[in-house]
Amino acid sequence: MATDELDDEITTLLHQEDQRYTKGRRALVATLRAEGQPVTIPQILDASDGLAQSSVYRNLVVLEEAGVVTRIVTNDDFARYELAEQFTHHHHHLICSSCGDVIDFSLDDQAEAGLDEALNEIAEQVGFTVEAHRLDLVGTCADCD
Amino acid sequence: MATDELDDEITTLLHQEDQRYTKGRRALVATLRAEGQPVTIPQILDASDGLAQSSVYRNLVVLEEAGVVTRIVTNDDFARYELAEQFTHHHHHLICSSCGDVIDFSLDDQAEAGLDEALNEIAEQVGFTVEAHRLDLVGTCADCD
DNA sequence: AATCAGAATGAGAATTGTTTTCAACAGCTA
DNA sequence: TAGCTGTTGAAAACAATTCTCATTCTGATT
Ligand SMILES: [Zn+2]
Ligand SMILES: [Zn+2]
Ligand SMILES: [Zn+2]
Ligand SMILES: [Zn+2]
Repeated sequence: MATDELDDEITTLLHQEDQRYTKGRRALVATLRAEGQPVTIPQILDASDGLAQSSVYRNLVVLEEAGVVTRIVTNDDFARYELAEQFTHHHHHLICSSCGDVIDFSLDDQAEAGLDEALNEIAEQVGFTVEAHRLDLVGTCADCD
Repeated sequence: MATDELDDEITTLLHQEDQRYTKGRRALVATLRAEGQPVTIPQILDASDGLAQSSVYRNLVVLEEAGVVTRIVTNDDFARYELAEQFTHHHHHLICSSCGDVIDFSLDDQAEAGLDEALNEIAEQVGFTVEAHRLDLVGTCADCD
């Protein structure tokens, strides 16, 4: 997605929450976009120099509420963030139980469709309204083996 | 699984880690077993009266390291615990984004097998050693709708 | 351009789930 | 019983995250 188009959509999403797309928030989005993989807050603070820690935490909450970014929680100490699937593509996570790193991956369309079907059936049975599914592969990454 | 058999296996697992199966740890296992669903530490402290908070936290770590219990982490404030799949059965989680409650569910064997196949293929491609997969359905539970 | 009201920021303090400390205790062995 | 080692409980420490508040920015209005 082009930067201009992305910024337009994010502006719209934020305005729906009566929030502005400020310089600090743009810097956050730029960092997440540049990384292309889930990053921790310390990584964000290191990468984008000049951002205050309190503002980063606060703005990630705002961006998450607006649906711009997704918070990923693992057993690691730090939460991780990445751009929401709406701006990337539907995908899942490899979580390394040794180093804590999180890597995106995708299932092929057939496997994804089969999964969705099975999950919708379950949800219907128990009266659960589905917002999303999360699928993580936990193990050891190539670097840690 | 019978209580005696369960206790024997847990004793073995703990002894492998040079840990004892003490009264407090037995109380924790009994509580998790009685609940049959993932519970938070506050819920455990309420349910099993007399356990010290520090011991509960500490013993849950010990039990997790021994493979007796599983820690479930969500966006909620508290971690949740349940008996490890070895003592129950392989399953997944419905996570209510409104009340934070976590409910177990299972896929049918065919869907589970198809998923495993797709995941193993992915893992092999990127040199990832799989320990487990985690599949959560995020949405709104029947009570919160 | 100047003004003003509301929103956002930054530095640090406060909060809070969790971990650690340490003195007292329990279980085991000889 | 005495001694050794792992466990417990109460409270302190810890750390990721959230909150406070004085200052700065934004953008609409005059
Ligand atoms: Zn991702
Ligand atoms: Zn998927
Ligand atoms: Zn479960
Ligand atoms: Zn499964």
